[in-house]
Amino acid sequence: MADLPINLLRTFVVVSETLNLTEAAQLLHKAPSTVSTQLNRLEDLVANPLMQRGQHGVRLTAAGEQLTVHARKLLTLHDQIVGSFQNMDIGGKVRLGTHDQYASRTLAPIMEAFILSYPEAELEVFCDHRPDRLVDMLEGGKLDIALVEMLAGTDDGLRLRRDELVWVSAQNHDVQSLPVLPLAVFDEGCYHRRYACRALDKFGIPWRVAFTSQSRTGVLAAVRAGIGVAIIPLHTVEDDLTVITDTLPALPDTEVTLFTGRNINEATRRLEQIITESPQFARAEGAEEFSAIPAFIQA
Amino acid sequence: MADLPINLLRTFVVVSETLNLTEAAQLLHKAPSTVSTQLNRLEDLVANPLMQRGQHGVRLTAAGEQLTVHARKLLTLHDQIVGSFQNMDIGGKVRLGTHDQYASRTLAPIMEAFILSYPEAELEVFCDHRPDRLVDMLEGGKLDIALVEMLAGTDDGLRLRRDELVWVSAQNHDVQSLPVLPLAVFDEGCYHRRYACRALDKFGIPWRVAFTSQSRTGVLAAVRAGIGVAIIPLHTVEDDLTVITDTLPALPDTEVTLFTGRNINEATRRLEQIITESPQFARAEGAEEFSAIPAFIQA
DNA sequence: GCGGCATATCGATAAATATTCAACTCTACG
DNA sequence: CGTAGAGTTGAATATTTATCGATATGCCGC
Repeated sequence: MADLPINLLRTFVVVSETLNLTEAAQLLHKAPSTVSTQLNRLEDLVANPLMQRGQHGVRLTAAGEQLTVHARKLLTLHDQIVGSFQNMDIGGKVRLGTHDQYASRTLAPIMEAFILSYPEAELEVFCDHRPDRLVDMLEGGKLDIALVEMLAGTDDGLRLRRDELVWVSAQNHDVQSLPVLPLAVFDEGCYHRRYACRALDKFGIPWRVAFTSQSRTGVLAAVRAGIGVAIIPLHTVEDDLTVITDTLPALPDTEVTLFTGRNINEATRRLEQIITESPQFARAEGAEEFSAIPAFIQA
Repeated sequence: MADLPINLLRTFVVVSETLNLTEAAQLLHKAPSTVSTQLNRLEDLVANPLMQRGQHGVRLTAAGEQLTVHARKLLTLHDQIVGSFQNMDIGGKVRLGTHDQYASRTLAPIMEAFILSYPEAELEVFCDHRPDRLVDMLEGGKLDIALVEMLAGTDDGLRLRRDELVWVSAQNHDVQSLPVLPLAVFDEGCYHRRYACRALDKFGIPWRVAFTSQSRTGVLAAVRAGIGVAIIPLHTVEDDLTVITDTLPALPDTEVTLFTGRNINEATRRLEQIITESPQFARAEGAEEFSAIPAFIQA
């Protein structure tokens, strides 16, 4: 059981991206023969063919596909470890405000990457479901950076992702048959709620607020228990919930927007960078910006 | 930004375990000077001191502590990748039966490790909350291996972990004040339920079944929504639930037991091995068996 | 068939690494 | 004040590695 040198894996991953040794060699600033040799050595080490080499590029074998996936993870982790030592000088508090909708899922890997890469920084997270509140805190200097969900159309901040708002219910919950639509919503300041009620009124659908909570967990628990229907962004729908279409009015789009405070420290700037560059929040416009080349080859 | 060779990290991790170069050298089958040199090189690479060396062993610096944590993760992943290539000959179906209680949390990393290490094996998971059902399926040849939760005291199978059953409620749910205790339980065949009802009767506490479901997710959603209290093993309690003590009768212990079928294939044997050796299910008896030396140094 | 294009192989060189043994330096402790 | 224990350093060696340029070798399209 021999070690797989990091640089061989790096070469392999780049080749698996380009499927072309010559091109990969250029990206890596190596001669094509070097790439070929390293690839052979890697194949020797794992005692399995990784790619079928033809004259016009190469094709991954099944084992090769497997390896790219895992090698990428390994390289990311490795480079984060290395990076963390280079970022030892970047410290200080970073106060992040966000909706718990994102804190629990989308933001988790981002926060993980941040604390790994900047071990000297202290990340603090405040959750609030009211966008105004978060922006106020930011302007009042109580937050350094805020990831806010707001209705599409606002101009301030950096728009990260547009998303559809949808109605959701528990899987076996037949809401059509109810005379009055029960809503599970956030308890105040939630703009979903205002729009939803207005839209329902316009459609002539009777409704009542059956459940309120300050947290997404609470709202969703109510939905799962069949207490009512809720409104959440399409991307945050979880497996065991059902999206209701057609029978309820359409909802406006929502946008995830990143606000940053005025006098932010370097650590905050780095978090901002990680968020904006993360695949979860990669900007929709300019899909070409998604380089086929992962960050870790630039070393 | 240079690569960190795997073997240097391996040496470093072993030293961080022993805190003693000479001892580490023996474990690694190397000369002490080799260990010393490698350690120096690693420190050069990361441009940070990793350990304070004294005459009587060494002590980790803060940066060193950081590194051990991440290096261990890196090594585990690396060794799983390497292992996956050595296990290419181990294929075939593995049918695992378990309670969804374990499938969703405890078992997740185990299943992940398994499919990574044995890419040619096909894992199938069946969830059922009735222990008898799982054992029946195993004996009927419909499962290869089953992780079953049952009352303490049964003799068959391999007992992995003993756990306490506890009552749980939502955080702000004042169950004491209710005249009749509402229960959220599995819908049938659940032995928790039988014991719970008997115990409540003996205590003279009135109760009713307020919610039934076939899945843990369903039961817990009901608890979170304040519909009732449920019974779950202590180790599976999630953050947003409250354990009720004192005011409700004590419950019997439960045991996680591993059953294996008669004619199991090699892949199943390997899964069995991963489960029994996983820290989550490490046997309580014989704590000395926890070697201070992680698996990856035996290479 | 003949340039391109892509990969493979060979030969060669400079550099880095692993590894050991032996000698050296502390420190703590009789 | 010596000595044992623990870590370091240095010299020496065999091995491996990175890397390139030049030279094959094989397919594609023309």
